[in-house]
Amino acid sequence: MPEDRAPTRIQKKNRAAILDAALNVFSAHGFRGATVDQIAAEAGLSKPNLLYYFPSKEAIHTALLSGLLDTWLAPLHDLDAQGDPMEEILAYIQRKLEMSRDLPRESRLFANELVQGAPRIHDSLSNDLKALVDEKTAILSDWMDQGRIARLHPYHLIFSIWALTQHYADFDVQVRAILGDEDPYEGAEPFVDTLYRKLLTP
Amino acid sequence: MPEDRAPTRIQKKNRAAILDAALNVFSAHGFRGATVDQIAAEAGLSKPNLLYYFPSKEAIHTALLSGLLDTWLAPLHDLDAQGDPMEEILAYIQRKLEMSRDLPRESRLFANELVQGAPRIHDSLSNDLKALVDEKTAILSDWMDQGRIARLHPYHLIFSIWALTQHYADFDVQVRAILGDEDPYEGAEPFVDTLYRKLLTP
DNA sequence: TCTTGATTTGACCATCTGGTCAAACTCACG
DNA sequence: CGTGAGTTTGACCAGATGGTCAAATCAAGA
Repeated sequence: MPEDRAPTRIQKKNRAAILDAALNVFSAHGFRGATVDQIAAEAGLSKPNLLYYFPSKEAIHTALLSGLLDTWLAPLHDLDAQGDPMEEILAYIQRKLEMSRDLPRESRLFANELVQGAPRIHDSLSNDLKALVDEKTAILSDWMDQGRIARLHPYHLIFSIWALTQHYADFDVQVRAILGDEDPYEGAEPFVDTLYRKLLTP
Repeated sequence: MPEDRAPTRIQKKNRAAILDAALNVFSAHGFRGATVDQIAAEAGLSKPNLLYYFPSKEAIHTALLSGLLDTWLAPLHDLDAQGDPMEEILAYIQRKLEMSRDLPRESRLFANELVQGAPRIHDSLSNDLKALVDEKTAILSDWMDQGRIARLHPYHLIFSIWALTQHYADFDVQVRAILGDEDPYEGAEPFVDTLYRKLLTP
């Protein structure tokens, strides 16, 4: 496939269909558990046709992960040092919870990768992710120094937010097995709000 | 292999070696990502020899999961209605955190299974797990009714404990990518302790 | 319309993988 | 020892899977 020319109408459509199908399949079965045939079928293409757009299974996976990393980190990016600390953090948590609800496939894609040792995104973690987290924990530390929120280990505060919010997407089956018909997010939202309000109040 | 007779010395040794090797491999690569050859090699056996002890890859996985489920739920089982609420809950959290630290392979084994929709343990979730959680949330609700701990959604309280504690085992790579040399559990322990103390104080 | 590059496909291949089997070997016990 | 049950293995198989390729089909601009 010509890489240098501007993408044609068909290229755009098929590339998008492949990535969407791949997101379905990779997030549900992990990298190894996904098959190219399955992705191709879900995208409405034959396997050789799919491999006309991406050189390999690995390439699809990589394209997905790097394409979604920004989306995934956007909520933290928006945490604003100028805003009110409690409002900023609660809004961040709110956004993360919404992402869990609205983009569960993305959450599980990353979860699959991380739980297996992140063989394909190890670098992004130690570089991009670490840099962003360092930047934002510095803000949290400032707020703590100023006595505007309770003093806590800022890294673990971030971890707790990730753990709590992504749990609902990543372990959805377990949550639903226990809650039955109840909508997980209806209870989760006030719960995490209360939790962090209590935790962060100095 | 003779199933009915009492297991010989060799059977005990090899079955144990296989299950240990399988725990390594399944927890690191998921069911589909694990190969029988890999498990056999790690157990120090040839593939046909391994299949002399377990009829199939699936059987090893099932044996592992059901054998470990009790271990995994033991900390919650120990939550005692007669004890002091705050102490009981904090002790439960402590036990869960220790399990994350000491049995990360087991945590990741379950995480792998859950994130992919728990195709092989769906029943255990809706039966055993749900029953246990229902029993223990009833205790939590009583404590809340008596005003001994803050009123919260009891299911989400449990979820939050699972999420927070298992996060350190399941997403170990991510945690370490951010913390660098710092021991995750050194910071995690006081953090979760503070968190739940603040959250549960009425 | 015609041409050329873009797109699609059927047939094919090499490798991996779960699993089988008969034959060989080893161990415990009378 | 000897013997029968328990254990191990090399050779093998069928199906799945990632990937290739030449040929056929299609789309759009000149």
